Parts: sequence; structure tokens; C-alpha cells
Amino acid sequence: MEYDFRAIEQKWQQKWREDGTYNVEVDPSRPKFYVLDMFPYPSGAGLHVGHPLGYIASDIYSRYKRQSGFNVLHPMGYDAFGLPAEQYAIQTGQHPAITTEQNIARYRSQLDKIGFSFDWSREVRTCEPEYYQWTQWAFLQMFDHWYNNRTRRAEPIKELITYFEEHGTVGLDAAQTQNLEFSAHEWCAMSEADREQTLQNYRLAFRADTMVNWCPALGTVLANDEVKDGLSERGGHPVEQKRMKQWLLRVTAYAQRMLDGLDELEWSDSLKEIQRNWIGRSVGAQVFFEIAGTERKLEIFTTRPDTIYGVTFMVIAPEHEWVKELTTEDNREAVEQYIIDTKRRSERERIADTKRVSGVKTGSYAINPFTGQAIPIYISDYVLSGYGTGAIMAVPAHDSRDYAFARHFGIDIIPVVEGGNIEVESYDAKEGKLINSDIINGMDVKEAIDFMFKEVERRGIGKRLVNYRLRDAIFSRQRYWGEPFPIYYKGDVARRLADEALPLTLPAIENFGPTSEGEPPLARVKEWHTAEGYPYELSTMPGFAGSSAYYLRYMDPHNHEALVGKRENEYWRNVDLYVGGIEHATGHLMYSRFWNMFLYDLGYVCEKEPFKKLVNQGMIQGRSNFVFRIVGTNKFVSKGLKDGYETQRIHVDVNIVKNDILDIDAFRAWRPEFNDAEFVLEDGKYICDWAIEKMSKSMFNVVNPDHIVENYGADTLRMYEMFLGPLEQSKPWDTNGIDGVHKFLRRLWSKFYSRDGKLLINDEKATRAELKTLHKTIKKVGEDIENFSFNTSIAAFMICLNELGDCSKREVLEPLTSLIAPFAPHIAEELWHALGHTTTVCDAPFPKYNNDYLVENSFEYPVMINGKLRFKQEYALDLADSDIAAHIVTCEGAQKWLEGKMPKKIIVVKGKIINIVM
RNA sequence: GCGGAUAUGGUGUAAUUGGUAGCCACGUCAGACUUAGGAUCUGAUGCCGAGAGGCGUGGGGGUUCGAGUCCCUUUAUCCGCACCA
Repeated sequence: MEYDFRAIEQKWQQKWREDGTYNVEVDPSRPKFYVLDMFPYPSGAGLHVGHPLGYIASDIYSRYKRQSGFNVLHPMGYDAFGLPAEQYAIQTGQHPAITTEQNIARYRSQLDKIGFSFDWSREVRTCEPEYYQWTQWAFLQMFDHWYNNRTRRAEPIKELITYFEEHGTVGLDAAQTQNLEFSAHEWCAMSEADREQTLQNYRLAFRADTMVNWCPALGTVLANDEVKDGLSERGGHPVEQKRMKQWLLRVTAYAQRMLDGLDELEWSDSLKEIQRNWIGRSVGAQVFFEIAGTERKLEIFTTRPDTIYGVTFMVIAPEHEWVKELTTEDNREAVEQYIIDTKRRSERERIADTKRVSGVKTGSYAINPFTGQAIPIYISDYVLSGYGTGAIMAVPAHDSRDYAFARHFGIDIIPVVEGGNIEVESYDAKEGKLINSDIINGMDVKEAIDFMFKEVERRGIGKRLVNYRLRDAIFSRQRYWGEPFPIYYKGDVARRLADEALPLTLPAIENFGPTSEGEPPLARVKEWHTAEGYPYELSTMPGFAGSSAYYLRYMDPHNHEALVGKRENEYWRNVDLYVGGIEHATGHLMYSRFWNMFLYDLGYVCEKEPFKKLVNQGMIQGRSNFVFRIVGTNKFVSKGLKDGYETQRIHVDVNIVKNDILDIDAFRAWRPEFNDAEFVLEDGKYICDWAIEKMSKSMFNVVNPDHIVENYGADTLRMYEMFLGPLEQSKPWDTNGIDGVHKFLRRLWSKFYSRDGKLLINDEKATRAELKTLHKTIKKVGEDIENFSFNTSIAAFMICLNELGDCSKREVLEPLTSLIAPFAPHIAEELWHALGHTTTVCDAPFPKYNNDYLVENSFEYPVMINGKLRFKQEYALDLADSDIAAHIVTCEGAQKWLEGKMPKKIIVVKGKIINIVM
């Protein structure tokens, strides 16, 4: 009987669906395990073979954990709100709700064919009101809280109000947009609008007038992680800096906790490093420089307070709020012109030419608090308004940018650290002895930094300060397809909706594109206001809003009272294994951690971190094929013969090429222009050229998993995707080679059934060799799954079948069937039933290996290694300190080498002595 | 510029973590069975060499009885951050 994968897969997929085989419930009698995939954007293009890679890996792990006795939560859903869905809708002219619905249906049918063990009863869609109600709710919680740096947690804004009534800002240490100082009396005297304005300075979800990334083409602002090299990540449109009033999330409040939390996580080093860089912690000093002839003190941030005697000028960013005040009359024109020029340069230009030195004198002077000297203040765009205080003390001798600036403007360069060649370049290294520096002369740099931290504080001119590169997340988008803000306005005062009013549903509108007046699409909705007529916020939330807490919702997806019930949360706790792409390192994975920590502070969730272990699957690239058309003809020449002709290399659909051999008939049918194509063949075949490129429609290299499932079956697809190489590595898809895996499954099948359909399984006793093969495989596969080394476990299966030969003994094949079930669940289920079982293979215990079968025939020598007695097959042994020497020396193999002499060392490899040191 | 990762046959890769490099596949070659093969089965297949043998894990150096693995150095590719004070 043939291995009829189509019939088998259809049969079991249907059965699993009908029985709800993969649905799980809270069960305190069993240990839980939570395996999560990054849910997909249902884009219009459908899934290609790269998408399921991570899903297959996590599915194997889920099934393995389930067979190992865990209650496994393995859900799936759709990240359906956000820019990509809306852009697709705009392109196709259809309403995003409709295209999203269609795309989801397509994704679902593609996913279903692969045989995943998802609990679909827990499906979530971020665009549905029952779901985004809780996104809105979380936002309101952030609106209602502030971050207390003293207690290091979020606290209710009501308590802050009470504090203001009693103390004003005296003694307050809060995460804030700017440093405000007022007394209790002043607070009480404020108007309601002023108080609300003040509170926005502290709320964790707040509205502020800040510099934002504005993308004119998309008609919206973007968060920092959505901008790459000055272009929007989505669509690649230019992005400019613009001052706008926007909603933000105060993620910076959690910067230190997000940094500290990384140490506890089982994430890859590279991913942790990306997050560390993104947070960008740096320790330095805040120092105030008096401005000559005024009461003002210019605040700067520096990590090198030790170089303060080398400061010969100051620089402030062109956007600095004091630019006007610091500019003297005779410099005004030049400064204004410089600001205009700076604004005109796009973010992209600014990034592209960082070498250009430019700047203008303000005419004001600052007083160096240590030397008392007056030093000029410049404005220049090499100082960024967004980092630190937007002002620096410049030390040209020890900072390359300051050096370039000083050289350009002829400013003094005073070396204060020994080393380097100041005539040629600055000496930036953090080592050496201090010189020309009065009280710190002779100290080395590290010592001097510490000393100056204290000295600055002692003199009351500043303090030690930690700065972060991380920015607060811009949270509003001038788009239609997102969660509406549960916010309305009385005048300019933002008010929250009551919890009972949630969800605030997104109104269905006809025209969802940007308006011509530059207002968000929701401005078109006449009824977009409260019953009292107060207008709602017109922007919607960004894509990351809905994905920030979805892992919590899966725990309890139908709860109408809470985001997640206490009982459910305390059982499922957090995600044990998260599988997804590294591209979310600075986006979703940051926001989710922030969101979770915030809910943790409020007591809604019981774990500090959302994702304990995280595995990044590599990207699957495309492998394109090419044919060579002889220029000016409709004749195509095979790759090996092309040098004899003048040819043109054109992409050909990879689906009509197999093992680089072109299916000529399919090619003629592919496009009308090729109907009468002629060919120059080699050995009767047309061989195509190939190249690795991004998988995309325009390269004709997109491989649809449906196509593979149709031709080879889901089990083959699953195993082949894993066989392709290490999970974390990026690699091109290459359908060549899939036969090897398919052949393996057919051979597995042929152990159970003969050609004429007879069941071959027998109850004969297995030989020692067969059991050894079996247990070796069980050990290897079990260890490989734990290490996410799925490619090697598949190799182990192949070796196992090779070694077993034509053995069809139940004693061997039954454990093998349950062992392979996580990888190829359909065939395993079919064979499991063929073995006489009536329950699903998903619940068959994952087999355990018996070491007795593995060691019997091997040489084992006891060895001292690092002072411990161990049993190994190969080792380098220092005989001097081991009384096992006698044992070795009497060994048969050792005898002929020794000739009665006592060796220093005997080197034994795999039970064989390979070297003896006399 | 700073940080991270990778480099092994014609191809994808493996190597008990310092112990016989190339497992398992793809491809190629040869053979068997076949009307046929893009089916199945068997065998060969790192490179040089007729052979004995020699060489071989991007390059160079080192530690070690022994290095793909550890250390130094260098090159190439990929990724992240980047006028971050």
C-alpha cells in the first residue's frame, strides 16, 4: 500500500478539529507550559514557505512537551490592526475590515493544512472590539498612573494629586517630561486646565508637544523603531522631524528595569545586546554652567567630567529652547539662518553627511565653574536636542567631534589627558593621567571621573546622572485602521472615558484614506463625539498597541470582566517559549515588556517578564531561477551552453523548475509570449541558473506552502523545513532536496505496510542491536528537541531507519512512532492507530531511553578529570596522579606500547590508545 | 566609529563541546529492475596522486600529546546602533 499522505492528512486534521484535540483548560493537577508564536499580520500576499518555519519549530516543541506530561497552551491569532493592513486596503480600494477578514480566512486555510496543534478556541484578533477593549483599558490605566522613582513602580495619579496638594513637587522623584517645580499652594491655585496640563507631565500615557517622526507619504507620525535610516520601515518613505502634539507612552520610566530584567531572560545574546543598545544607558554628570552677565545656568550632560579643565567652548542644539535668549543682537541673523538651514535638511541628509562641520556663534559666553573662564556658546546640529539636555561642554582635545569643530572655527585645544597626538587628532580613550587640570592633576581617568562626580555635587553645580538613549514611544497615528483612543476633549483638556464605556468602537466609514486637510480620517465622522458633544481623539493607536498584551489575552480570551482572570493568569503565568523573528527586537519585544511590567506593578499579572525563553528563527530567503534568452529571438539556451550566445538572463517561476531543470511544457504555458519558445538543450534537458534573493513576487521565487503540501504532504513540509539547517540561521529556501525527507517518510510507511497493503507489524523480540539503535535515537532526538536542534534530530531518524533495515517489530516501531509524532503528526497518528491504539498519538508518552542498551559494547575507562572520577570512552590521562594507571597498563591494547616501561601519559581515543607519552 | 554574529566537500549541513573532520541528505557517477523514468533498490563520491602516500575546516601565528572547537592577529560577509556628549 502506498503512503497516501493526502488521505491521511485530511482524515486526521478533520478528526482533530472535531474532537478539539488541541483545546486546553486550566488544570492545576498538571504542570503548565506556554508556547507562543508571534502572531502574523494577515497581509494580502498570503503565507510563503518562510512564514511557517517558526510555527513548525514551536509546534514540535509543544507536542513534545505535551507528550512529556505538560498541559501545553499553544494559541494562535491575528495582528490585524495597523499600517500594513491599511496600506493594503488602500492599494486594493477595499475596506480594511473586508480585506482583513479575507486575508485571515486565507491564512487560516494555509495554516490548517500544515497540521499545527493550535487551540483555535482561543483565537484573538486585535481588530475586534472584544479584544481591543482591553487595549483601550490598558491605555487608560497608563493614563491613570505615574511612575515613582523612589518606589520604582507605577502608582495611581490620584495619589500624586494628593501629594501635590500637600507638598507640591517638593521631594518628588518621578518619571517626567520636564522638571517642574511648584508648591502645594501654587498647585491649589491652578485652574483645572492648568492642573491637567501639569499632570500630563507625569502620566504614563500622556499628551505632549514634542519632536516626532512625521511621514508625509503615510500621513502619520511613527515611533523610533518604525524608522530606519530616515525612511519609514513600512513603504520606505522619507521621514522628517516635526514638532507636534501627540500621545506618548512613558516607556523611559521603565528603562532601568527593562535593562536589568534582561539578565534573567533566556534570550540570545545578540537580541539582549540589541535591546541594551536601544536602551543605551550611560552614566555621567549633569553640570550647570553659569551664563556670563545673566542669572541663567546652562545644563549639560557629560560622561567625562574629568575633562572639564579642557572645555574651550559650549554647543547647544539648534532646537534648544534657549537659543533666542542666548543669541546676541549682532549674531541674530546668522543664527536664524542656521536654524532655517538645519530644518531644511532632511533627517536622511543629516545622517548621510555627519562629517560636515557647521555651526554659528550665539554671542553669549558661559563660565567654566572650575576655571572661571568665559567660553563661547555655539549652536550646531551635531548636538541633538533629544539626548541629554541638548547642550554639551566641548572638549576638543578628547572628543573627535569637538576636535573637528574646534579646528574648523579656530578654537583652542587644551589637552588634559596624557596620550595621543593632539596635533593630528583628538585622544578619546578613557585612560591616561590628567594634566593641566589643577586639583585632579596626576590622577588617572577613571579615578578622576569618580572624583569629579563627587566634586560637582559638593560644589552644588550638578550631580551624577544616568541618561538613556531610549525615547518615550509616540503612540498616536493619524490613520484609520487602529484602536480609537478612549479619550475626549473639553476644550483642550483630555478626558478619559469611563471603563464602562469601553470598547469605544471604531466607526465604519466609507473613505478611510487621509483627508486633504491633513486631518486624520476619523475627522470625517460627524458623530465622533460623546453624547454631550465633546469630540473624541481623532488619531488611532499604533500597530504595537494590540500586540503588546495578546499573550495575556490568550490565557483567558473570552473574559468580559478583565483582560485576564486572576486564576488563569496565576496558572499560565507567562510564556515559557516564544518563537519569532528578531526584527521585533526594538519594537514589539520592548513594548510588550514595558506593558507587562506596568500591569505587574498594578497587580494584574503575576510575572515581571512576559517571555521567559525566546528563540529567533532565521529568515527564509528565496532561490530564484533564470533562463537565458538569446537576444532578439524566442529561443532559450541551457545554462551550460549559454557562453556561445549573446543572452539575456530572465527570471523564471521557480514552481515550473525542479532541481534546476526547466519543465519545458509548463514554461510554454506560463506566458503567452513563450507559447512558441524554442530551446537549446544539454543532455536533453534545459538547465536553469539560480541566485539567492529576497522571496518576492517580482522575482518569481515565492514558494507557497500549499503547493508543497499538495505535492509532498504536510509532514514532509514540516520535516523538510526543519532539515534545512539550524533554526536560528537565515537560509535560502531550496526545494531541491525535499525528496530525501519524503523518501524517509515513505520508508517509515513501508515498515508498517507491504506493497499490497498487508500490515507487517509483528511481536517478535527485538535484537540487542535493534534496541541499541532505538534507544540511541530516543536519546539523541530528546536532547535535540530540548536544544532546538531539529535538523540533527531528523538526521537521527534517518540513521535509525537505515540501521533498522527491514525490521518491523512492534517493540521497536511503537516507541519510534510516538517519538516522531511531534515532527510528522499525521503519519504518526495513522501508524499509531495501525498499531491498535484508539487514543491520539498526541497523548502517547514521549519515550524514555534506557542507558543499558547504549553502553554495553563500548570500552569504558574510569578517569580522573578535574579531580572527579568519570567514565569516558576517550580521554587524555595523567597517570602520575591516578591509581587507575594499573588498570590501563594491564589493558590489552596498552601492552604492546609499553614494553614494561612506565609512561607519563596514555592518550586513548574512542577506546583505542592513539598516543603514549613516555 | 562602537557592538554582535558567521566562515567546513559541487550544495544544505554534522562533529559526543579539546579526541579518528565531513554524520544525514541533495547532487553527481556506476550498477540492478524496468517498455519507460524526474519511480525503486545497491554501491561509489573532500582534494591531489596510477599507487604508496600527501594535503585539507577563510588567511597567518600560538597553546596542547592532540585544535573545526581555546588564545592572538588578519580578511570577507551579514546584522544592530550611530554626530548619544
